[in-house]
Amino acid sequence: MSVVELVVRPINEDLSLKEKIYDSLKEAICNMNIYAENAQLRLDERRLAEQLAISRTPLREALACLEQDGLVNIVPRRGVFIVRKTKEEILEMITVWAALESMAARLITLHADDAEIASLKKMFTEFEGGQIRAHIDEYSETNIRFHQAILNMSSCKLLKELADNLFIHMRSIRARTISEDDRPDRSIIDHMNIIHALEDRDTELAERLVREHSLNLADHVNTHIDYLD
Amino acid sequence: MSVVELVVRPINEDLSLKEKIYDSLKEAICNMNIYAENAQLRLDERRLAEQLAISRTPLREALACLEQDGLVNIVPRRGVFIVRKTKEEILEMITVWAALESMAARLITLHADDAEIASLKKMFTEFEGGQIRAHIDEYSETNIRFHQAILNMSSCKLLKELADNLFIHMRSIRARTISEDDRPDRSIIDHMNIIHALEDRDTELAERLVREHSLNLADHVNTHIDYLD
DNA sequence: TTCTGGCATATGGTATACCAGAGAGATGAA
DNA sequence: TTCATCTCTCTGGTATACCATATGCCAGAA
Repeated sequence: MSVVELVVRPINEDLSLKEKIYDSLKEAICNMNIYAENAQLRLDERRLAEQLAISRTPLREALACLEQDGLVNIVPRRGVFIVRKTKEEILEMITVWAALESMAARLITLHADDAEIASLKKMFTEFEGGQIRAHIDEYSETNIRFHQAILNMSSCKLLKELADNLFIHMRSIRARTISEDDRPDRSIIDHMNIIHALEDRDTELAERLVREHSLNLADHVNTHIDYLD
Repeated sequence: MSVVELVVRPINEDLSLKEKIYDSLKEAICNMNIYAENAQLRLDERRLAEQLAISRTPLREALACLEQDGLVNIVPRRGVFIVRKTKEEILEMITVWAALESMAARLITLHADDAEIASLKKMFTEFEGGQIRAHIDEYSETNIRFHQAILNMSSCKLLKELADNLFIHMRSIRARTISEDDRPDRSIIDHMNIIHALEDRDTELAERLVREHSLNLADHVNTHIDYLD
């Protein structure tokens, strides 16, 4: 059967400059180490506009959105600055994260299907047998993917969305803390326990384990991190 | 002692037009019933700018922020529209709300002092003895203040902030549901139980009661509300 | 009468010009 | 030499003009 109809794909040129710039800046900010000593935290509207070869108007709209996200701080007649979160703010973010992810775990035990839950297990098979420290970067990535999988599996888009926003700020912290102490070993044990609770559909246990796992990170940050502030 | 110095209140003129407009529009949107049949959901940039006696630029920046919040939807070359949340989105918001507020309750049992917790009790004294239905509007306000007090008392600014954002969307729903069924009676019983759990510093119970109270609202919305969509 | 194509218009998107306040460096007096 | 003040410049804030496209109306043809 031949195609008798002209089929064109509905080209999506919809993205306005504002949105493109917003995405681009957000990614750039997330990928830079904003806690480095020599980090360049100031953004120059005019210079940026020139680099991007656009006018200041859409750029300013994008910056206004980023300010809304808490990623930058716009000070009238002073400049636009990338925000460094304080230790207290990071701790609050981890607390909220714990609230969100533990609710996600709860929802999974109630609504997810077995196949999905089983897929979590596969993520860690390659690290069995104490290979964690040897592949710490890889493990760190898997770790992140695990938490994102939990949020996704909850089927609550809002939970995922809010957690992703928090995650932006926590990414650099997480990468630094993962290799300290006995955290990687404890981490994988925690994850396995969480998976078992999910498999057993033990709502209360799954919720508690996820919450405690996150709050452990908060404790760790609280006692060991001092490059904030 | 006489005042020898001209004292003027420091009146923060710091707020840029963008911010003033943002606040003003946000309030306006929250106070209108966006689910009414005849609700005017479209915003006209030029007309608004004229009404506010400002140019379109700061107005557009404010609108961009509102879009970030999910309060309006900007469609290129079509217009700016106030967003009507779907039932599913409302349910997700209540779920997230439950996660946030139950975490707040947990924190209260761990860190708040007795005096604060006692102050919660006073809010409801005037309603004792079945006076609820006679003063339903008043009770509705108290109800809202109760939940905000819980979030405040957690001392976690981020929890409060995120919950407030969700609350904007839920305000009109809550006002409508409060008087249906036996909800007001149940509500006050729930609240009293929550307060007792907080007083007893029973972390797990307080968390559970708060979560279930919110999720009950979700159930109610799910089964009884059909003016959404 | 109905359908098609063009045109007027309204709307959001973008560029640009100008404004006002903050800071740094220059400058002059003590 | 030091300190106060002045000015110049740099920065974000605002206003306005222009651009491109979605929509609806209307004329003309079938």
